Amino acid sequence: MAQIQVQHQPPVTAPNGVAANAGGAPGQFVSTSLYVGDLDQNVTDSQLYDLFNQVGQVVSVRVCRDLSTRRSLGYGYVNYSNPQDAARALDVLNFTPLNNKSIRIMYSHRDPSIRKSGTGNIFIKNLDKAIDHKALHDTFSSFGNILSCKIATDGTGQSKGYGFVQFDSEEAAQSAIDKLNGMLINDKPVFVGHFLRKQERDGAWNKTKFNNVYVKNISESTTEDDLKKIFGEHGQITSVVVMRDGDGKSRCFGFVNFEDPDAAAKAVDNLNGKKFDEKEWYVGKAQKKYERELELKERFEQSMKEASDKFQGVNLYIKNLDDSISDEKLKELFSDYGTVTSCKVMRDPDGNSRGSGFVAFSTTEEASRALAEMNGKMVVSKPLYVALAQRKEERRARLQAQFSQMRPVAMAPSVAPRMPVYPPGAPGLGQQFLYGQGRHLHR
DNA sequence: AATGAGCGC
Repeated sequence: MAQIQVQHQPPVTAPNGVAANAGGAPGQFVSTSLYVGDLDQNVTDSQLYDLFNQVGQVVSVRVCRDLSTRRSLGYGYVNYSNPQDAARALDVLNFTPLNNKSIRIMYSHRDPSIRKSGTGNIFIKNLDKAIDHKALHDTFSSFGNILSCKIATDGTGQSKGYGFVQFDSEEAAQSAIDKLNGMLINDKPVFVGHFLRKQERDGAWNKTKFNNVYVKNISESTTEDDLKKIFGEHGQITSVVVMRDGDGKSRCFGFVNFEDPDAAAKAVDNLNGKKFDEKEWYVGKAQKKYERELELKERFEQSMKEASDKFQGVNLYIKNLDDSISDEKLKELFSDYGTVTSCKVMRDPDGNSRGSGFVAFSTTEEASRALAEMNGKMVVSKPLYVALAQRKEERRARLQAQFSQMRPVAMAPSVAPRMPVYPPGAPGLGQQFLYGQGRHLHR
């Protein structure tokens, strides 16, 4: 069972702090430092210590936490005094439940390049639900050294019937795929293949055959006949169109339909990126309208996420702003504390200040100093409110939490009237407020 | 049907 060779000489420490691979089997790793992942939120340092100290001499443990919130990041480290104990712990304690959740142990590897590369990573599906992490590990360990392995589970720990094994080499992964794909395990034929990210799978999907080709960035003078001539070299064309506006002016894109999908693919390969009349053509598979919308939406959401990641910790939310404060004035107010990279007063459609805005700094240090110094400061007529800007989801989560706090107060009668009915002279706004919230919660 | 997470003092 133990696959990690025992070291008889002291480990040689590499410059990065990880013990060098002195004498281990090829690709195997000799170290005293373990990474422990998939930790339940509430697992503590002492729980880690108590568990891991049972199988060897633990030097130190830690559950990693967010610096400001102290929330567990769901992983930690255990350091042993010798590599044999670390190897034994990995072998014996991997997948032990802690707070009812299986922990996943790996050697600590600070260099993220192996993880990021995804080399040797495989995906297994159609697994019998009775197969657990350990069984998966045992089944696949004969093909090579496993760095990490797990079964996808639901909240209760029940298998979802698929899982992942990361080997330390591509060869091991390939031989596992060759030997096990399609084999029966517990009477079920399992799928075993390389792990693919979503977009890589989409890429494979996009390689499905197509006849219709989209061409854009053509010059305004390019005609159907020009397209026919250029695209026609790659195969039989069934239709060509250059899209035009009401006046017949080219919109500089068009479609070419081929009889044979292989010809369409060849045309894309050969013509995409080529220059005609100084214009670099984009030539690709024509998308259905919904496909294009989906792609644009995904791209938009991606860039929004990147933008909000970029602002994480450097963007301040300001409210209680005097109406006279402009973007420029706001920037001026905050530029004492650092480099203001963007600045905006929120306005209604008529251009009136909404009394709130955002100021972004180039570093989190500047932002937190500005927050500390400017929050509550009198500006023109009133004290500023300054806080770290929240991302949309965070704000939604917070508001939701507030709503649920209010629920006991806002509770509607067990049989709620369809519409709020106000007795004459009743404080209508209060009623409306309460029912409005109740409805929102049950949306 | 299903394609994770992820490295410190």
